Amino acid sequence: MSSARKSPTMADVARLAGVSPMTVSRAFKTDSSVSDATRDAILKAADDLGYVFDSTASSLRSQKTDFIAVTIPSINNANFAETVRGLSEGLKPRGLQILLGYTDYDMAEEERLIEQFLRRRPEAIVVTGGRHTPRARRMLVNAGIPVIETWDLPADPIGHVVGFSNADAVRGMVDHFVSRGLTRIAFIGGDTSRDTRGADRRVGFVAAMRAHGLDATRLIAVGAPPISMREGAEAMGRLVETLPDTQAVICVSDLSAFGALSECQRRGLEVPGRLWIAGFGDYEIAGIAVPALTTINPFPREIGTRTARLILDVMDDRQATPARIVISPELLIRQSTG
Amino acid sequence: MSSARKSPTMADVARLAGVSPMTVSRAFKTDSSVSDATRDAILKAADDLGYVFDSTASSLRSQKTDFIAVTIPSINNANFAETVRGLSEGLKPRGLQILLGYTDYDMAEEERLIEQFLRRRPEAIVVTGGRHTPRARRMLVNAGIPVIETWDLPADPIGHVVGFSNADAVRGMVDHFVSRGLTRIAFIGGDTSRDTRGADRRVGFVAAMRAHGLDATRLIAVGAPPISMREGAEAMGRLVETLPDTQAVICVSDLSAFGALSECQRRGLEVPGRLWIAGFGDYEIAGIAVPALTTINPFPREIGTRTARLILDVMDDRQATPARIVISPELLIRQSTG
DNA sequence: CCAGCCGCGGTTAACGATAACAAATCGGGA
DNA sequence: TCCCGATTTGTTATCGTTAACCGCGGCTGG
Repeated sequence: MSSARKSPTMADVARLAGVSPMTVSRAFKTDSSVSDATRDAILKAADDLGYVFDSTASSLRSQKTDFIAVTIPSINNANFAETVRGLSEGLKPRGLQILLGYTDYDMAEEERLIEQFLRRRPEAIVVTGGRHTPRARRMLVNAGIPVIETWDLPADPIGHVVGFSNADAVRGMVDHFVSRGLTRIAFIGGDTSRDTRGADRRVGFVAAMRAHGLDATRLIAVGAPPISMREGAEAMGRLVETLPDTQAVICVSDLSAFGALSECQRRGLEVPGRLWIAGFGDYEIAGIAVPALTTINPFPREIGTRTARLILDVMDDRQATPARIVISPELLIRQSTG
Repeated sequence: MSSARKSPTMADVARLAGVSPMTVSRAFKTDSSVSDATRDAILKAADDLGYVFDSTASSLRSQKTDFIAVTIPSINNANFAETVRGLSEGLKPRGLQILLGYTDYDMAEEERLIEQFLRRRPEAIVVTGGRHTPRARRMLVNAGIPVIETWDLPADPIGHVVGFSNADAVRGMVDHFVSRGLTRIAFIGGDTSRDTRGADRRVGFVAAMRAHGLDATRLIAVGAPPISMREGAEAMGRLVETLPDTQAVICVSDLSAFGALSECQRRGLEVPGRLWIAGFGDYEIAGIAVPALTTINPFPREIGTRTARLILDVMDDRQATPARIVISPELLIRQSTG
């Protein structure tokens, strides 16, 4: 497949180009001072040898890895993917590379990932959510690099925050339903608190219902978060069987909401005629489903771009104190609710 | 946020524990020979100091980074995400970490990513698809590490292959439709060849139609790949207006197929009564949609797990020659087609 | 009773780049 | 012509870990 002899180093390139290794090093940096003739000769020599720059050695000596560590709950989620895209886009121009890991909504796994990542000496670390194991939190506090918690507004943040209130967002949706005259409203979500954002949404639902003096016990919990379309369908089945007079359902995500909608279609229950359904996240399916699903857009991409900008600001000393950037989710009323 | 003094090294831990740095190094490896008492003392000292292992230095000296580089076309795609999950799961037990990048279906971006990744000296590199820029291909050939092309069966592979024939898979679907008596079949896909797998699927469609002596010109191309639900809907609108006698539609993915289905619902066209619709990929939505969508499962997770196993086999010298692992996609007939 | 081996730990140098400092070269104005 | 500052290039030492090798003591088996 290729020659097995070990790959050439800057010293080899330097020898061939007739310069010192330091000059080769300079030729590979865009800013430094090397004459055009020398640089051309060096790049030619490097090309002839098939030289590939060694970032590991560079990182060790310069104490700069150009890594930004990022942990998300799931790699298979369009919203978190959008945040990563926003991050990536904002960091790429500076040559920063994302070290991405997913936790499967498991704090122990998050702890493992954070430890593994910190060993790579990233320039900053971005985590999803504000709840961590005590050891994970300690590691982040002591990491000596910028820490950004996202997708949440932790009461006691570690460092920077770029997020929104999941509870408030759902509260806004409940308020809207109540203002339209509904009272028997249910919530569909997962059955554990693994997904802390999902749990916060339920908390927001319960608080809002109570604030209106309404029954906040129509809670359907099904499966381990993140709950899927299938589980949304299952939950809807259970709901119409146990609480058939329910007027509206708020689902923890658009995916479960679509599952719920599909179950209604299978059972011949008209949406929104017989029942309203709303989701969370403004996934593409929410806009395409028939009827289109009412949902909440938390601007996941903006979370990423704002986080990226924040990281650059901190690295360039434009931001010294911990930032708290609050995103305002948008309630999108569509055909599935009235 | 934390003390700014520079972080402790193995030398500091060694001093505190009263041993040599080499012994500290050994204490951090699971296999090496250190007495339990010494190891405990070292780990205690490390903990007291807040020592964090430096993988960068370790990588440089040992010439082992424990990185596996992986490029996928899109991070926002459940199928590629599944492949990454399979990979990750298979590599984690060995302490291998994935360096993930996405190309946005752009070969120039893939080249940029590959170059950036190779500088990090990964133990192996996994790429999606078999088409690359000449320079990217050259870099991979000369990288001196295992190269695995996935999700495709390149005619002239660089190294190892774990994939399937996109063309053959679609051919199987066309054969099924024809066997059920349909003749006027259309294909919905993107309008460029950026998505080489999508292009291969269209090739398979055309070849199969011609093999049956049928009209293979009902091709709707809409938008830049990967085409979304919205674009699937748009394509379907165009199809029913220009070729209203079409009996069945094969879409390049389940997402566009669902978009097409939703457009039929909006227009009051019965599926499958008036028109059959099929997709590709067996995304969750295909099974949940009403009617459920006929599709093809290419076993994306298995592509990941098989690739991971292959990498371990090569690293352990159990596999010397380039492997060609062929996955057999499964045709899933559902309600959307008869 | 001693050769040989094993378990455990130390010493030295090196991985490949670059920070920090020093020196050589060049061009232009006094 | 000469000197000064800017530009270009070289020298030395180092980032933090570990490969390779060596030494010491204790135990085992012939």
